[in-house]
Amino acid sequence: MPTISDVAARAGVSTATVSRALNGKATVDPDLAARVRTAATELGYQPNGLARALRRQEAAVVALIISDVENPFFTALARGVEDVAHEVGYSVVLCNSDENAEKENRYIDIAIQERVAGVILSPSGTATSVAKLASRGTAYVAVDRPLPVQDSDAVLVDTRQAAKQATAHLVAQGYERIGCITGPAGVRTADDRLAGYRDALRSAKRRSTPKLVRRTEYKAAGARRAALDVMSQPEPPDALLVANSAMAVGVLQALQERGIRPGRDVGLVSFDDAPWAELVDPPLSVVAQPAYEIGAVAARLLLARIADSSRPPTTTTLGARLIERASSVQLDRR
Amino acid sequence: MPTISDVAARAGVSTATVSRALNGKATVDPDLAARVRTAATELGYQPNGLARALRRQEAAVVALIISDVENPFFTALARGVEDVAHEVGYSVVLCNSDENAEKENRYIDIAIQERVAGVILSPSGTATSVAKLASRGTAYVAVDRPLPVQDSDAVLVDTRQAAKQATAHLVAQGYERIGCITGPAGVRTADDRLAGYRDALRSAKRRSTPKLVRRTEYKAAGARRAALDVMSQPEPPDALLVANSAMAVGVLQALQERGIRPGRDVGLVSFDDAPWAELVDPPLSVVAQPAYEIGAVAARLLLARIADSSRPPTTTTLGARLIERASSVQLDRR
DNA sequence: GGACGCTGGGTAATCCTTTACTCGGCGGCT
DNA sequence: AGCCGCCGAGTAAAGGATTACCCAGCGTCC
Repeated sequence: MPTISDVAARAGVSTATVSRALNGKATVDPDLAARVRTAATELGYQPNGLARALRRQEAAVVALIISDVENPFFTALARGVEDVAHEVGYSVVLCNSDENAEKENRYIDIAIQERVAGVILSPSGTATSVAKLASRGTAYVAVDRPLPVQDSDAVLVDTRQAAKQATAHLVAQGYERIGCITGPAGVRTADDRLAGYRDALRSAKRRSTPKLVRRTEYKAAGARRAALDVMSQPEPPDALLVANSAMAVGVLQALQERGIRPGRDVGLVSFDDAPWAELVDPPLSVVAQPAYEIGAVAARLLLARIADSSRPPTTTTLGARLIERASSVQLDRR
Repeated sequence: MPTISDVAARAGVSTATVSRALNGKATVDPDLAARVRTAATELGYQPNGLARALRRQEAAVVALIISDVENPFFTALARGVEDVAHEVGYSVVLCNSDENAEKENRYIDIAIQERVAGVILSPSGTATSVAKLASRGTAYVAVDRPLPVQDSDAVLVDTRQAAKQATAHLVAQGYERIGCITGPAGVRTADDRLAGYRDALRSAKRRSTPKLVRRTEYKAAGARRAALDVMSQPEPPDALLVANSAMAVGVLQALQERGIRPGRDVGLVSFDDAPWAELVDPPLSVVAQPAYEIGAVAARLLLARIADSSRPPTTTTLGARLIERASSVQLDRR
C-alpha cells in the first residue's frame, strides 16, 4: 500500500509538500500540486486515516449508541445521523446497547479508545457514565431521552405531552377504561409516556388504576405477554395506549390470539408511525415521532459542539403528531 | 488524557513493560504487572486505539456496506454482524449505499483509508470496484448478492429456488395469472427472484408474459406505483410475488387504494418475514430469509479471512422458508 | 570459580501523517 | 546596488502504541 513518501518520491518533492498539496493548502505552486496529484492517482494513493487521526488527535468518526437497531424508530434516527455525518466526511459507528447499562458503558469505553470525535447516545438509564466522556472532553449529544446530567446537549421529543394528547383523544372518543402498556421503569421515555397518560386521565377527572397499566421491555414479546395479562382481567381495558411500534406488534398478536378485535372491542393508539400501521385492520392510530429529524438535528448539534466545545448546551425538543386512524374511533361514533 | 508514558512513569517502569503487562504477554513479573495495572486504573488510562492500529497496521473495525438500514432484512443482518464482531472486540461501521454504485465506491475508499480490518457488503450492481479491496489485501465478504468477481467469500440465500417455490405454491393454489414485482434490473437478488418466478411458470407449463412483471426500486413507493400500474390493466394478475417486505408495504397500499382485497381478489406472497406480516388482513404469506444468520455467518467468515488471507474462498448458501398464510390461499379452497 | 544460557525489562525504531520551524531565493523599494 | 521581506518548499518533530533488539543479572554446570 503506497504511503505519502512514495508519492513524494514519485513527484520529486517532500512529504510535506504532498500533504499540503493534497489537503489543498494555499501555499503550493500549482504546477507542483498538479504533479503531486497525478503521482498520487498513478500510485492509487489513499491517505492513512489512522495516521492522520493520530496526528490530528481526532478521528472523523462519530459513535451512535442506541438501544436497538431493529426498532424502526432508531433505524430512522440512525439514517438521519448518517446522512448528516457523511455530508461532512464523518463515518458513523453503530452500537446496540440493548437497554443494558453495562453494554452501553463498554461502548463508551471503546468510543474513547478509538478517539471518536463525538458520541450520540440514547441513554439506557440513570447509570450512564457519560461523565467519562465529559472528563475526556469528548463531545456527546443525548437523543430520545435526556441525561441525568444537567447542561448537556440533547434532542428530545415532548413525549409526555404527546402521550397526554393521545390519551385525551381516547377519552374524547368515549373510551371508559383506558390502559397503558409502556417500557421499563427507569427508561425516561417509558416513564414520560406513562406520566402523560396519567396527566390526561387526571385532566378528564378519571382515576388511574395500576390494574390497567403494564410495564415491560420495549419489545414485541414482552408487550404480547403484558397485553394477554391486562386483557384477561375481570374488568379489562376498553382502550390501550402502547408505547412504541415494536410493542404494538406484540399487543396486536395478543389481541389476535384472544380474538379481540382492535378498534371494535378495544381502542388502540401506539407510538411510532411504522410503515405497516395503515395496513393492519383496522388502520392503527399512532403518535408519529420525527425520528429521522431527531437524528439529523442531533448530528448537526454534535458537529457544532465538536467545532466549539464552549458553546452553551442546547436542548431541542421536537413535537410529535397524533395521527387518528380507525383503531381508536369508538364504534358508536363511526 | 493519560498516555502509556504516564502509566509507565507512575509505575516506575518503561513503556514497553506497560504495553506487555496490559496486553497480557507472558514475560512480565507478576508484581510489576500488578503495579502497572493499578497505575493504569488510577490514572483512568485508556489505550489510544488509533496509535495501536497504526502500529499494528490494522484497526479492529469492520465496515458493513448495505443498501438500506431502514429495510428490516438488512437491519437484522446488521444485528448478526454486530453481535459476532463485538464478541471478538471488533467495532462495526455502518454505511448505507442506497443501491448507488458511486456511494458504495466512496464508502469502500473510506474503508481503505481507515484501514479497516475487513468489509462486508451487499454489492449494489456489477460496477462494484471490490478490486480496490482485493489489490490492497483488505478482507471482504459479500452478503445477500454475489460479486461479479470469481472466488470471493460470500453468504447468500438460494433466492431463485425460494422464488420458484413461492411461485409454485401460487400455481398449486390455483391462481391463473401470476405476476411479479421485483427490484431493479442488475440487482442480483431482483434478477434471481424473477428468474425463479419464471422457472416455476415454465415447470407448470405456463407462459410468462412481461405484462405481469414490473421492476422498480426496492422500496415501498416504487412498488406502490408498480402495483397500481400492473393492476389497472385490462387483464390484471390474480396473484403477485413481491420481492421484499418494503415493496410489500407499497403493494398493500396500492391494493387498499384500489379496493382490491388481498387474499380474496388477488393472491400475495412476499419475500421477508416482517413482524407485521401476520397482523395484516389477511395474514401475508412470506418467504422468510435468515437475515440475522446471514450477518452472523458473514462476520465469522470475514474474521476467518482476516486471520488467514490464504484460506480458500467459501460461499455459504442458506435456505429460505416459505410460510403459507391466508394471503395466498385461493378462496374456493378455503 | 568461571563460563554459558536464559529471563525479564529497557532502549529505540517503527507505523504514517501533519505542521512548526527554517532556509534559500527572488522581487521590490530606497 | 543593496537590503528587507515574503513566498514556497524542505527538514524534522510530534502523536502514542508495539516490538525487535540488546543488555544485565542470576543460576547452573563443569
